[in-house]
Amino acid sequence: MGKIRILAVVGPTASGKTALAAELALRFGGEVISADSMQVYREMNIATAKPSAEEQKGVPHHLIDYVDPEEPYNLARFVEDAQAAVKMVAGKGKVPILAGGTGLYIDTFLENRDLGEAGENEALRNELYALAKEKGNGYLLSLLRQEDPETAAALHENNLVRIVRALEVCRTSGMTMSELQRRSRESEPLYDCCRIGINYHDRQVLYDRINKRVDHMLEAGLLEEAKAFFQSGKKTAVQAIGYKELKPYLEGKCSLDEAVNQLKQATRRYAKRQLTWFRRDLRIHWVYPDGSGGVQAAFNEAFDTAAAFLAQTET
RNA sequence: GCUUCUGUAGCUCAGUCGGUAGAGCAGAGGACUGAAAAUCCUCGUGUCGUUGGUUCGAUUCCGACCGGAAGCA
Repeated sequence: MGKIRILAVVGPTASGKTALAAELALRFGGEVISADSMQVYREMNIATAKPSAEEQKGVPHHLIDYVDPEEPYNLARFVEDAQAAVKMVAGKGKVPILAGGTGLYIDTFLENRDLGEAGENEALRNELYALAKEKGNGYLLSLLRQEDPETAAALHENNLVRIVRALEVCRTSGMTMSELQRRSRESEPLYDCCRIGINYHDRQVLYDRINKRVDHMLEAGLLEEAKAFFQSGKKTAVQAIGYKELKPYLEGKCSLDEAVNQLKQATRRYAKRQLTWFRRDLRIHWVYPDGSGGVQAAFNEAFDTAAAFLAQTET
């Protein structure tokens, strides 16, 4: 019995992943499993560019719109849910198509990394942050150096989030972050995956798409969505790009124009970070919608790649 | 038309008492293992508006010209 074969569509925001994933699903009889840390949330529809019914093209989409914004969501939850979704889709004889831009989620899931027993500990985090504020970041890093020198050596003292997490791992699981990571690399992937990435030869083309998409979001009522988001005092999903950038405008602290420019810039920077993440993965087959044949040629290349992968005989 | 100010990195500007220049922003590259749309690191050569002059040497001083701004007529 060979491994389940799945397709993965990755790339920066606004690159066209949603459309490609749906087309692949239609062509190969698949269902889409979203790998997006923000589209999981209900109510956050416009800002997260959640695929509309029309964009879904009748293809079932999983792991979208199923978590309350008040609820925390994290890597472990995603891995668990994605596992179940893949099994369910494959069980129906359909091809699971993982599509999204959250690189950490995608890699952890596809590599089948063992996350260990180091869950989140809110109280400990607060304590550590307080300690950092009192004695400085360097102090916290020196604590980590005593408990996990390997991880400490790789972290900059300004990266408090990571330092705190590494200490949290040490103190809640009894295992260091470096040990945990080493162990997690030993596990075999559960699935056989073909990775297709969308990128643009000309970065500006992608940025233009981002800018335009933000304009469309505003036309679609992003401001109203942002207002509702703040009014209900939701705290969990505040990291989403789209609300926090508009907040200064909603509070009368800047013009709409300035806020929108901030929002576009934040989105562009996010896309750049995503590219940095995905580019190092040499297994990804990249297609370029701004190449000579346009979007159609890029999609055709993706179809060919997927077809060849799915047609492979068991080895 | 006259007077004053101004023209330096994609943008806003600093600076060189004459020895070819540096900040912020924008942008680029990178890291990333239970917050990841988050978090963090690194990166600054450009005809110093054009053209003459003075000088060993001018982006810097002087003149002219061409932009821009303000004021006076």
